[in-house]
Amino acid sequence: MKRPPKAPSVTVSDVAREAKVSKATAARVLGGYGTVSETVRAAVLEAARALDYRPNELARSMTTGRSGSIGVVVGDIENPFFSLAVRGISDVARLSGINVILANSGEDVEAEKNAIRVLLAKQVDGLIVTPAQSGEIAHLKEIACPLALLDRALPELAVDTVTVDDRNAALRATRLLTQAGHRRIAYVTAAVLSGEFRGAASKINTSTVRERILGFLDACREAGIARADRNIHFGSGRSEQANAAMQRLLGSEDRPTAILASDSVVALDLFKAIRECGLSIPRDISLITFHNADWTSVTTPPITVIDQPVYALGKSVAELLIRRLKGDDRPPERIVLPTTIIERMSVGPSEA
Amino acid sequence: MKRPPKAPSVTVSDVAREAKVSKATAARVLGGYGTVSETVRAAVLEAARALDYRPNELARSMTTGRSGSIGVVVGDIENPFFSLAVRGISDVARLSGINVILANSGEDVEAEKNAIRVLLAKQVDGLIVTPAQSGEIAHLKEIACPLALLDRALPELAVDTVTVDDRNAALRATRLLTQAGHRRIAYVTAAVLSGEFRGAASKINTSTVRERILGFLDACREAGIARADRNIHFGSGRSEQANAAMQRLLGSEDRPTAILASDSVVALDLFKAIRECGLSIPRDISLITFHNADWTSVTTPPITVIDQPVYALGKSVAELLIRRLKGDDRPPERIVLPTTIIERMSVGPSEA
DNA sequence: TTCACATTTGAGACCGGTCTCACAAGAAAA
DNA sequence: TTTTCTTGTGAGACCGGTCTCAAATGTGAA
Repeated sequence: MKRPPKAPSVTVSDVAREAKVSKATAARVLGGYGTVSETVRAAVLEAARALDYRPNELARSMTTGRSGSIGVVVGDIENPFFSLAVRGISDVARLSGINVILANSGEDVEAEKNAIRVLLAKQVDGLIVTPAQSGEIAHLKEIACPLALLDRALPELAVDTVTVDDRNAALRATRLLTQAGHRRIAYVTAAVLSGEFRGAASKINTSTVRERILGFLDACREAGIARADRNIHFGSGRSEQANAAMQRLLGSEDRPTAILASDSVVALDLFKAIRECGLSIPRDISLITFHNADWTSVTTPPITVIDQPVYALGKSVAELLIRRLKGDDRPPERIVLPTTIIERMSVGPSEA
Repeated sequence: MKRPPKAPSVTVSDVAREAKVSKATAARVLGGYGTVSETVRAAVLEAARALDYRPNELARSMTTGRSGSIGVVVGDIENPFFSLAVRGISDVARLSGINVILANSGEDVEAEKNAIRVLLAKQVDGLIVTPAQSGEIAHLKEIACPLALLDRALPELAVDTVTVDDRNAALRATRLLTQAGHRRIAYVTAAVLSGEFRGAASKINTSTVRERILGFLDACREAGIARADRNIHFGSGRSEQANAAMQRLLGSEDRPTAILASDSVVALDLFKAIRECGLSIPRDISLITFHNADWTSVTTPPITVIDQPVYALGKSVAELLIRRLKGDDRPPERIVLPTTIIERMSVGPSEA
């Protein structure tokens, strides 16, 4: 591989020579540490200006040990939920003069492990991760730098975490459906489970998924719906078999009369699938989804959503992490942000 | 500021000592360069494994001069257009083992300058930028590392650039409207202009904006529409006065009977505003927008869109940049990707 | 005038890698 | 056997900063 000529950059030594002082003194002025007399300071700054000196952040990081950047690993930047959260993170980071190195896990643990390894090798000062999978968290446990979790808590991991009140949100949303008379309610999520579910919610390690399901089941139990756990559908991401499963779900004789979707991407797919089946919302089927995505307010009918404070979620987790970077050593905090339900027109009475 | 204890990391020297070889030899094995005998290689690898050695990417970058990461400066990751493009970029980058450092300009030149300065200080190997504003590009000209432009070309800047056929796309879209009998057609964009417009499209330095407007004007001229330049509305971002301007536009006596929106965010705002005014699409007003955003296919009526290959846009620009990093020194390439128009139900005959 | 102390400066080690160069040992050629 | 070449290894400079330490200078107190 050919080495690019690499413009010989102006270094501290160059500036020192120009200003006729020692490298150490020039470094003090340029690096903003130690004490320097006013006259010398002015001379060095003048020389730096003349030479168009630009500090090499990498070299600085080498000695200081801190790189001034944090790594963010999200499931999928394409998902508006994550892009908004990332926006929150980077706004806060910028305010503290910290950069964000972004990595996509594609909700795949191996990719996540790899991303973390690379980010760590780049000496990021801290990490914000949205753990892709419930089961494997060994690689998260052995992270040496400050770590904060976004949207998904891991009970076994005592680190700063920001989530929303998933269980309660799911409970309230499901209640909206049971109160409208629905009995066959499906919960659809893109999350994949390692192994069989069989109603053992405690087996799900990813808090977001587990809490929501618990809330869903709470509401079902409240309404006296038996075996509600059978109506929970995992793995509804964007794939062939996920689509097929969705078609099967909607096409079956005893199809649900109401659906609670775990994110707006799944919900959009559901919305389209429902329409393709010739079904009507809310007449034939009611729909509620997590995340107040753009599109949910402009469909016909507009969709009732659980409005998560996504930007605030990103903002808070970044604030927590940065506080930690500054030396805060309080015990890990688990912030739970409240959600609100925005009732629109996608919930109707059960026809059954 | 308190210095975190900083776990003493395992270095090449540590591994060398453990394996009873010189630092140079250990480095050869660990760095994958030079020639080493099989026995020694095995010993070093074993020692590295035992000590759990992790390379320090920063130190490596120091000497090699390359950091293995590229900087990406976009207007707003929250905009689905950009998040999808970023997805394209990072997918390609990952394949080449390159990281992406993301920065948001918020479409503000000063923020853009700052972001570029910081990324350069971090020694990124290359930059992908979506220039925020037309006028100021001095800071782009003086960038020493490879630079590639995404979505927006700058004629004065001879660098790799990937755009879409904006002019032709706007022409075809506008034609769809003129052919439906529309005469009062508005073009609405979030871009802000430095100074007055007055029909002098050549004054607009950002290619995307200029080309689209030229295409729009072409079609209007073709249809014999006079003073079409009066119907071009700048600055329709998300702000109080932008909303007010939108209301004024839709509320006026001689409101347009058709609108071409320059991006899906603007279009969504327009869609909502139109509905709030009690107008109906396409009966009272026709709408076409750039970018086949999620929501455009699920509204009632679904929106006719100019489908840009956004993911490919990001993919291509990343490929171009990475090729350049590998030493390619062909003259800068300007790739123009074709768009297609997806006709849905938002264009109707003019009532006038 | 002399001593203690604070302030400013320079010399050089250091961070954790890469890489050049010299040299030793063994193989092939003469 | 001697010469030449190849291959593997070690010593140490280097990248561009930070930071420790000691020396030099200046200041106020004794």
